[in-house]
Amino acid sequence: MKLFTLKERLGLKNFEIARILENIAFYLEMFGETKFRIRAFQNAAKIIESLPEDIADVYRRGEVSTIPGIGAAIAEIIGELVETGTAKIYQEFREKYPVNIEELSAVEGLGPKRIKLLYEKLKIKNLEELEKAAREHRIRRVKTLGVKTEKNLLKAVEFAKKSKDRLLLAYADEIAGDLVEKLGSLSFVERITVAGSYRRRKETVGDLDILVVSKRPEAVMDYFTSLENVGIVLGKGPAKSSVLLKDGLQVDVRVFDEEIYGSALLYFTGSKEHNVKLRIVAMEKGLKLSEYGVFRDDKRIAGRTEEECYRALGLSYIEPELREDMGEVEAARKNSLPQLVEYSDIKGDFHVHSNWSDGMNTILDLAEAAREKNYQYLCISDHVGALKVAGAMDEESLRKQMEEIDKLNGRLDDFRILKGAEVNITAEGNLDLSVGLIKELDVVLAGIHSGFRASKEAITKRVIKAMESGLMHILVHPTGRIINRRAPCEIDLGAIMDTAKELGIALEINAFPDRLDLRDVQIKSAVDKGVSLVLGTDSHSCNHLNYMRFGVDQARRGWCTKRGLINTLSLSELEKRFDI
DNA sequence: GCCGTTTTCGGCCCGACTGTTTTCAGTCG
Repeated sequence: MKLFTLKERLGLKNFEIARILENIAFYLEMFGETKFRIRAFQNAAKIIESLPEDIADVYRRGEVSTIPGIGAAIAEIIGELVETGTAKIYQEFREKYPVNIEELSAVEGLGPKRIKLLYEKLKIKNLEELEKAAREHRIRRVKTLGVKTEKNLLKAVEFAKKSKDRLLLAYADEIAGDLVEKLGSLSFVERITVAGSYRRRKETVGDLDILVVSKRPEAVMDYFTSLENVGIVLGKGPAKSSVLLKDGLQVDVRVFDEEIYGSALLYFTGSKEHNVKLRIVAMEKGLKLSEYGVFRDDKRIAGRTEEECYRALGLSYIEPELREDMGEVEAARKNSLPQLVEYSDIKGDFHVHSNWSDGMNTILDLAEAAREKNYQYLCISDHVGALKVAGAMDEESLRKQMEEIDKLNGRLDDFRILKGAEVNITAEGNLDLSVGLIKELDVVLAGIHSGFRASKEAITKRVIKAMESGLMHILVHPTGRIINRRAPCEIDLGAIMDTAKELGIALEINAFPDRLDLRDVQIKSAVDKGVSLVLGTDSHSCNHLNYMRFGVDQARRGWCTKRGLINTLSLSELEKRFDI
């Protein structure tokens, strides 16, 4: 018996529609379309992805084609996607070339032309078949490819394989938010929390574990397993149900009694290593810990809340972000856990691109969006120099931009737009901007944007040379990694951190969801060394400013306190510190 | 495919790097 008729449907999210548009662009590229038509689709994907509201809502108002960058043709495709979940043009492409684009294009060195070539010559459709062909030395025999290419592809496959199963936290956040809203709105759901690595705010998640308190578990499960975006129901019972969503993400829902919700949360939040450590602590005290509570003999002495469980074990409360067995249990025993930075401590963003380079919004738009977040300052850091692909400005437009910022600052009360720039560190370790101009900037961000495959010694030397120029304040995306796409470059972070500390240079925690660079353990080591850190969203639109949350999550995972993070300085403190 | 104070055609961001086909295509950012 079905208990509900689902009125509210979980349609495609913006990022999913954006992904399909990107895939269409990819197919167009395979078939040698003009780069302008391709770019139109890519551009549309980018716009949808950073749209502040659901594209489905825009569609229902009939306003999709009024969005700048989206014309009649793409608006129609978006309409199809909203209505049916797919589009004719996309289906036709997929029938003609049934290749797993997302899987194959995630392999470094594989683009549209080679994917087409490999399908036509070797019928390679996915990662597995690619790996097999490479191991059997069939790729080197394809004309235009060779031994070296085959070897590089094999190496890239290894990396792609490791990362293909985990979803970026930012995407998981949207899906989880939706599920929590739907399930949480049921009258008989008393409490709901997403546990697991999601709750620990890990940069990627493998699945979602949702914990619910309800007196009507069957009704919860009926509703959950019949949601529109459920693909396969893997299992369904009153205590636990498990599904695969249509996009492949596994979601488990478990229902518990209120009395043991805390211990269940503790158990299912993990990490496994943290839990093992806790059970050892329990044993030492003659207690037993499980998802059903903390027990002395057979009597439950804690379980309703996590705080109660930790207290029973003689520990202070440990924030989920710290539960990785990196010393947090020992610190909790000594009551010496760090007071982690909070999102509300953040007073500004340092890494923001405007439409002066490759960003989508004006400086004023961005400043207003930042003020709405109660920020006191915003550093505009557009690309400059030779990085022409990223719409880098020449020195003349940088000068003009600085004048524009002066003008805007004259109009803004209690808020300051900082004059920054994202300067490229050249292969020789120089900053790609004239010294005179660099000195006029309030904040100089610098980082490497090419040559990631050079040796560890070379890259480290190059970056340290740039740092020693005395001209830069912040080293951006220090390892250059892109989650699920590009491995971090080889760089001696220990040496970089020592130099940063000595010269008072801050290391960025890039908060863009697929960068999160530095990563958690690296942040912790910077915190231990007393190196200054700074959060930058790498925003390319107003909406991206929201990525600050993920940066704060990451900082917290790295044991970062308010004191260690430059973004927590007030405007006046910041002006003093940067002497601006 | 999108856009328009040069407005319904004709322009739209491109340089570096790599490996291979030795003169350039494909990929990346």
